[in-house]
Amino acid sequence: MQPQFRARVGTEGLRRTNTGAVLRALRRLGPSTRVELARHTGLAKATVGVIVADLEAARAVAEEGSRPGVRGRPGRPVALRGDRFVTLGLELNVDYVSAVVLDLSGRVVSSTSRPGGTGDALHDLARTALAEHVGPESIVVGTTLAVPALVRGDNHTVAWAPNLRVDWTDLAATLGELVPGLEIEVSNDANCAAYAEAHHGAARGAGHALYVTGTVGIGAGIVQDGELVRGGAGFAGEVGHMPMGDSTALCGCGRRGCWEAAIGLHAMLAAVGMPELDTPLLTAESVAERARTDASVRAGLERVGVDVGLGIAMLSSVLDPEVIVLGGYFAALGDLVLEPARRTLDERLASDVQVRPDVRPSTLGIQAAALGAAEQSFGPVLTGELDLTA
Amino acid sequence: MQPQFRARVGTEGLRRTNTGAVLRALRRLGPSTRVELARHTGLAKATVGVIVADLEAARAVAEEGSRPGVRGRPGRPVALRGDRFVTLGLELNVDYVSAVVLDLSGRVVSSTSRPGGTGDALHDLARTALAEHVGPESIVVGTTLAVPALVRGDNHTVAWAPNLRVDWTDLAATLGELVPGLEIEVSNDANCAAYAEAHHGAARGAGHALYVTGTVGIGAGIVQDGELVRGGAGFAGEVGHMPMGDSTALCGCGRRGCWEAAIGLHAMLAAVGMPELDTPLLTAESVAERARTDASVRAGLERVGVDVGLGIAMLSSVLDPEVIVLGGYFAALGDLVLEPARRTLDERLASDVQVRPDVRPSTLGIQAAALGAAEQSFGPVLTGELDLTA
DNA sequence: ACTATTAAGTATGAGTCTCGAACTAATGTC
DNA sequence: GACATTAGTTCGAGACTCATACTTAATAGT
Repeated sequence: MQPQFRARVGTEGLRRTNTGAVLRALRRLGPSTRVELARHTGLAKATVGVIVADLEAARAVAEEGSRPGVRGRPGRPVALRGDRFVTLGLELNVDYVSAVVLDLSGRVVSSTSRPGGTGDALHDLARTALAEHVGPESIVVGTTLAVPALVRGDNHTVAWAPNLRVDWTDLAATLGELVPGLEIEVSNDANCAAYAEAHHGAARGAGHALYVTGTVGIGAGIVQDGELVRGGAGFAGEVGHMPMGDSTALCGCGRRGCWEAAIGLHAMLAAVGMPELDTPLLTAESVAERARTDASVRAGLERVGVDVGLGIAMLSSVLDPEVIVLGGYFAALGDLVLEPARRTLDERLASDVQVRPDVRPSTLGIQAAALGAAEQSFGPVLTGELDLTA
Repeated sequence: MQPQFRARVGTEGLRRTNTGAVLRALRRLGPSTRVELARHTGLAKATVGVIVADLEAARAVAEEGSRPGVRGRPGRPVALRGDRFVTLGLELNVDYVSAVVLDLSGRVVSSTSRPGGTGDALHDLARTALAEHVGPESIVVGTTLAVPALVRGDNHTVAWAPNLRVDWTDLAATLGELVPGLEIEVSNDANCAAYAEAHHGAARGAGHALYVTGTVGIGAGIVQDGELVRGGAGFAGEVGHMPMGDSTALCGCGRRGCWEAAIGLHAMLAAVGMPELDTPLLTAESVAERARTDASVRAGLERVGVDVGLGIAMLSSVLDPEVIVLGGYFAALGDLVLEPARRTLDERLASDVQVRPDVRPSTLGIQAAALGAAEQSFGPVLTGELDLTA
């Protein structure tokens, strides 16, 4: 039987927890002296000294040149090293695949993507990324695959993927062979993107963030206190078909009033009277281009932006995020959509004291999901679940 | 400087964590032998033995009569004791106050409420409850006050309470005197009620639950993995004024389309063509009574129920709860509202694989918030933050 | 140039904790 | 009545954190 009420087993477990706290502090603060780490973690100086020594031996951290200038013995800052532990984040989407190699220091070592949404293309991309950017000294400590699908809370089984015809167990097995001895985790793409924006992108520094992405469908990810809200079955954030009253348009799902039917890519194109191009991104760029000269296009985007604002107002009432990040075609169209959205959000927020969430465009673009997947794979390391010094 | 990256300080901290795990296991499993506790917590038999002995000395647990019948030496079950550690949960609402005394074993020792929503009435009620139901041997380890207001994430400051004219710092000080040496925490009433339903009421056993209560306003509380989702400022769950498209009715807040304007008590009364009585509960009962004979009242409730269903469909898409608990007047009207709500929810849920949340009426009624407040006060004990054995 | 001062980092030894193995205890089974 | 089985305790080993005292390396002042 699995333990259900997680005790921290043994004093080694204690050490792992504390090591995780030190790693998290280094991730957040950047290079820090032992004393600084002790202050921020609450540990004793001596303890931090031992932990840092262990991490140094494991090549997870390294000392930097000391920073003189102040009175007293100068501290010797310790920094996370990037050349030893990395994670691999992958995304399989409808019309593209991408791969990100992230190192322990939080640096993106490699970030590539390629058109064509097949398992083979992804496998190829991942293998290339590993071969070119992960040296023989480096260890891949986790791999996560982001997919536009409903993924169960177990982080493995795909419950529903209407837009992808893939044999998931087969794909997971194939990809798993790339990194021997490591089980691949699967995660929802919007959740991954939200995680990426919260830790590396537009919502960096905010503990509570909401991410909404617009392509043909609408997806969302919720970050509370730095962690993803998954829901009972793992399906939280499926906002595309939530009923929005102001729209009575027919949705692809056969119902009326879905948010997607008001602000999805097709609805946006209908509003501006333009055709769909090869990819959502290209389409959005052409719309942005035309909006510069065509007032009717701007008016159409204005209407879409209002509906975006209504939706995020609703989500804000429920979730109270500090930052809302808009990705997908919303980011490509920028203030053309964001401005009316902000205005509507302001009008609709519940009370005067409620803090207006900051509405920002995604800064990570197409790599968001893969980067978030990679960052998620560092989770066990930063919580101390996985021991780097072993 | 406060430690920010919570390390588990010292081996005593380890013990506290593990003690918390044992207490949680006992809370969930009921009386258990040491071996059972070891299995469920993952700790060694010997360790559990020591922890249980400590708890016994602190009078937090006691041995029960052994359960024979099986082969081998029979185990000696240990159970949480109720006569030593208790918490006090209070609620100050617009038209009533209530107080709940909860003991460590999870039993409600006392539960009282009284009409009239003033600080004095609450103070009086709390003092009586303490005097009559908390013996001299008992220790109050926490007190939480639930209020219909926006409460900041610090659990102390009231940011906005449109319906109550109260000097909050004064009230907290006055109530604080009832239990010397203990700081009183403040929390939102819907959040407290949600917490109560998740741990004691209709959503017991579900890690992920959503609670929606209907009186004049609409409030909600979100429980994820047994814990409340608070949002960036602590204002999550303020769903009353989220824009719901199907309604164009004017809301008290001056906007159109608020959920409250469609399903709040006043909207419901308008739909059935009946007057408001003294309290929401009395009003709801009279409506339920009339519905038995009057088809037009049933039709009105049907319409309200559909709007309830639309809203919880939206929330379900976002949050993916296992159970949705409806409180306030919804619970009083039962299936008259819940049935159309369930039907609408079924129609509107995003995908076929998505698990339908179970929609249930509140089982705790008017005591929900105070009970949840009391349960929240046990939080530090059950996580091991607070040491009972000290 | 030399000393005082300040602050960072390191050794040391005490105190706590958990764990596995061995042991004792209490019951049912044959 | 011997044996098997399971619960709980004892005990020694090992690991960890911590406070204190000490060492080290810089600046400030004279």
